[in-house]
Amino acid sequence: MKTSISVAIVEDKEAIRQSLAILVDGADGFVCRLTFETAEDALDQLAEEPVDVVLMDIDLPGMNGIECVRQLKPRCPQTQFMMCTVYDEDETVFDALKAGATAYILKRSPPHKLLEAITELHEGGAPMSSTIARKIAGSFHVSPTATQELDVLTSREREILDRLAKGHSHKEVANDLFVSPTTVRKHIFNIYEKLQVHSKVEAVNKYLGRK
Amino acid sequence: MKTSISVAIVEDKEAIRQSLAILVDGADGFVCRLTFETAEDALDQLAEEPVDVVLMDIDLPGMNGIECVRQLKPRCPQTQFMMCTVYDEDETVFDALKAGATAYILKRSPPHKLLEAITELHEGGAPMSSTIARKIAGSFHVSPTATQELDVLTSREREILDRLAKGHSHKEVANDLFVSPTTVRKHIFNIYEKLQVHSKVEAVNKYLGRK
DNA sequence: CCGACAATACCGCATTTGTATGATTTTTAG
DNA sequence: CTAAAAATCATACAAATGCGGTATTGTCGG
Repeated sequence: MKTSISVAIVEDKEAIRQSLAILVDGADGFVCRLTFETAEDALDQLAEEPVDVVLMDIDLPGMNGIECVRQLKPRCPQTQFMMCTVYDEDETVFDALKAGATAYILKRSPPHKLLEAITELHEGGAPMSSTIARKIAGSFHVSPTATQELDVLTSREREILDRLAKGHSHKEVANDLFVSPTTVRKHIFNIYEKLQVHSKVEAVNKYLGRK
Repeated sequence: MKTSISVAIVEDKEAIRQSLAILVDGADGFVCRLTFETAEDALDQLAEEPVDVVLMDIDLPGMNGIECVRQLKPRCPQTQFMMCTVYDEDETVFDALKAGATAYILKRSPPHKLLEAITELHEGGAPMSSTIARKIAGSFHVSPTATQELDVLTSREREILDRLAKGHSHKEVANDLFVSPTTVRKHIFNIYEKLQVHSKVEAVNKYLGRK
């Protein structure tokens, strides 16, 4: 038989923490190893005794769950973090993902869904509610006007813009491409006109699709 | 009773196209409205007769499925696009998402999974295979060193850096924050020292966590 | 062949920016 | 309270940049 998935729970509300622990520990193939009331407590111990999966509440007194993940993830990279929240609208999803969380589910998920999610997370997936998933997928969407704008650039101009994006100066680009600095400046000037911007940072932002 | 989910299929291989069509059309609550052999054909008609969900093969002769989505999505924004592929390793996922696709599944998925995915997509989700989901979640992950570097900045410095990231000049930032331009320059200089960079673009790149 | 466009290059000017030094005032932390 | 850190401002200079005009060469489609 396979070894159980070891789980830790970080949740300030006594009742929820208890019921989560009982749910996980009672299910076949899972074992609830540790529970914590605060992020600070979790930080101390989880680094010492890593588990497979951590269920992390976001709204915690003191340090919040996202910050906790940010600090814990580098110290136990093999542990997977699942954020648990009551909101599914929030921008916090992205912060959580940046911090190193891999899953993001709603507290109101039915018990069997929660267990499924833990399993999926442990097996290499990234379970999240459908609205969250949609939000994430949508965040990649590049507005057609953005890519269209780049289409007006010539390949040479794109080449130069790409180097500007890396933080190179006129001179460096010129040396890189074996052309005169004035040529590069002319190109950049043309790029600005086409993209309707007036500085490197603005041009690079458009190029990289940042707003 | 609810109206069925209308589906279109874009797939060059006859056999696959047929069996997909039969699967979808045969299932309760789905109707396969259109099928296409090439991206070009789909482009012509789908703009006229939008459907709820399009199953889009990526490897197509001529225009590929991603480019097809890119052109089609702006013209029928209410339509959801589900990419179908044999690979799940590829970087093409990100291109597909950027182009406007919302789901990304493997061709080898069992029939009932496919129908489930169509339903989920239509109801506001973003179904994708677990390895894909993991890859996407991971793409958000900011390396701890990157955030650590930003930690050495004071809140004022971050405030200024944030405005530089938007393409503002020294003067604009100064006006924004009601301080003298020389102060802003001093701050920027300090930022450069702390981040070990020598230009706006480099600083902004570090700030926004891209190399 | 011709016109449009891309790539190359130069000159020049005003402004912005990067760097350096120094100083004063607030805020913060021990 | 006191020392350290942060925020403020000034002055100065050289380099980089943004903006404008002009010109030559090569390529490509009509």
